[in-house]
Amino acid sequence: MAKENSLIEEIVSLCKRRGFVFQSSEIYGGINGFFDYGPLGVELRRNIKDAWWEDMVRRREDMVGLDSSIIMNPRIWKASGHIDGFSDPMVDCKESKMRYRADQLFAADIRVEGDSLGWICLVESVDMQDEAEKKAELIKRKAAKQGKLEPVELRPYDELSTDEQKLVPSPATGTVGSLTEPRDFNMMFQTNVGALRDASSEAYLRPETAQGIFANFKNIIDTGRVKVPFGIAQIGKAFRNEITPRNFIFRSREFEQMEIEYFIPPDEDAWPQYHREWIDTRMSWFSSIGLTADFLGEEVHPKHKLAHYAKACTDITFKFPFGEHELEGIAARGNFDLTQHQEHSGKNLEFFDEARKEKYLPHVIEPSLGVDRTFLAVICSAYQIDEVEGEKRTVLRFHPRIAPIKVGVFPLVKNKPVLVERARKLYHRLQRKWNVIFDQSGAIGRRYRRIDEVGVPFGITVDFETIEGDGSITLRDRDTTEQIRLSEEEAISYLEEKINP
RNA sequence: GCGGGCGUAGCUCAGCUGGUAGAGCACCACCUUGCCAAGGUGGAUGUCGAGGGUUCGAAUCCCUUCGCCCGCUCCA
Repeated sequence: MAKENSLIEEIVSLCKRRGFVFQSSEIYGGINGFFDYGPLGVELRRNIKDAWWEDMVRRREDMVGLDSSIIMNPRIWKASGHIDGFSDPMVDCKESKMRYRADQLFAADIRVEGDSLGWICLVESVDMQDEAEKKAELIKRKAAKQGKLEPVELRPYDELSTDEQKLVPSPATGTVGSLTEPRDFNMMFQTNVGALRDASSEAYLRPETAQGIFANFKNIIDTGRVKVPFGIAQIGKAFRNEITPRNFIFRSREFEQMEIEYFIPPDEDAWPQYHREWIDTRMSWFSSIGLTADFLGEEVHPKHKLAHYAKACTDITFKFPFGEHELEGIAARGNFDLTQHQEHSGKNLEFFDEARKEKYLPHVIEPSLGVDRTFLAVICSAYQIDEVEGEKRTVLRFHPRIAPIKVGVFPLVKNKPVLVERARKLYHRLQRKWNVIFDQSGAIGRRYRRIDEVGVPFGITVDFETIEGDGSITLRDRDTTEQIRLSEEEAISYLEEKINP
């Protein structure tokens, strides 16, 4: 465990040192759950997204793209269930560490002829009134109080005044004052649209990109010349006000998703096959961008844990240094979302299937992936410490396709202008194709190590043979550290093949 | 949110019986260097996480706050 902890710390440290990931607002003391991506991070992130878009959208016939807005009509979140599902004020018992929904906690002041004997509190249930009255009797007897018990009037905890709440005992321990004030745990960030800050202007930052796809379903089937089965893909930021952001960029409050809603015929037996296909498609994609196969896993959600509308959900997991966690969720959601939006919007969202000559609401398979989680998994897969000629070396073995920098170009030594000029010329030439760097400072071995640590897959060195001999350069491989001599043209087509498979 | 640990240079950390900051690595410039972290010379770097208090004097003691890590809790 200690060893594993230090691994993630090493990775976090490397991410900062080499400009992959910074804590957001660092000079102001930071802000929990937000991150900034530095010069190398932004390249890596972009390459991951580009690879996904290329493979999932452009190279398929059955996919189209979308980029919907982050703030949408709040009725979308009503329809999707996000407002009702996540807006409950919660109350903690400081003593028992139990957490309750404030509207499910009921309390009453027990009074005998005007004198208060203290409050009781219980969790909502069908027979709570009986229970409350029994408790009241008990309290009266204990207090040895004479007189008539006033009717026990149970009220929800969140409707009590702050002063009253302070008198309420914890339902778990009976201790007065151990309950906290109700706190809102809605995970959606709220904002206001327009100048007025009243209820009518309330809006939310989207907690997922998926609803933007469902909300545009009608637009796309009306204009996109699509036929079921087909998918709509979207990459974009989403925001969740997580109670506890943890594990570096794994769970943050602002994150980016790559989501697909793949619409399929509504037949009851149709979805398992599509679901399986998508799991396989996604799994092999992860391998193709260089995630370590041994770290990848599948986790099937047990039936009783599924949301009521979901038919199945399989997570693709990754063994991070802090444990095995979800990278991507692939859910079979039936037609729940389209049904909801059809009802709430009052618009017909049915698709007319020419082949079947019928209208229906398609069902959907939803592969939903986090960009930042993938980013972290890529780095965890790539991070290695090995030995080169007895020296320890830190190396990021990124797949050439997603490596932030593809090639380092070096003059063998920097005090020979012809070498430097020739190398710089090649650098400018390669720059038109890829993100490459030029480095002339320090011994050549030191420069190789520098690029190893930021995962540059190839190094090209211009040496005396380039100038005086046949013009060939040496191409050095990051992973094997082996070098081969190639002409410039050969080198470029070699790189082409490796970088753009 | 609760409990525990921790915030000093880009990184790793030392200094913490109060006397106004240091090492190694990294970085920059120049010299040297004919292929895997060579060497030399010079250089930049911190309001010691932030705010407040105690004190003649605080990185060091006290309080508050922010952030990070671990556990619990919560959780599409």
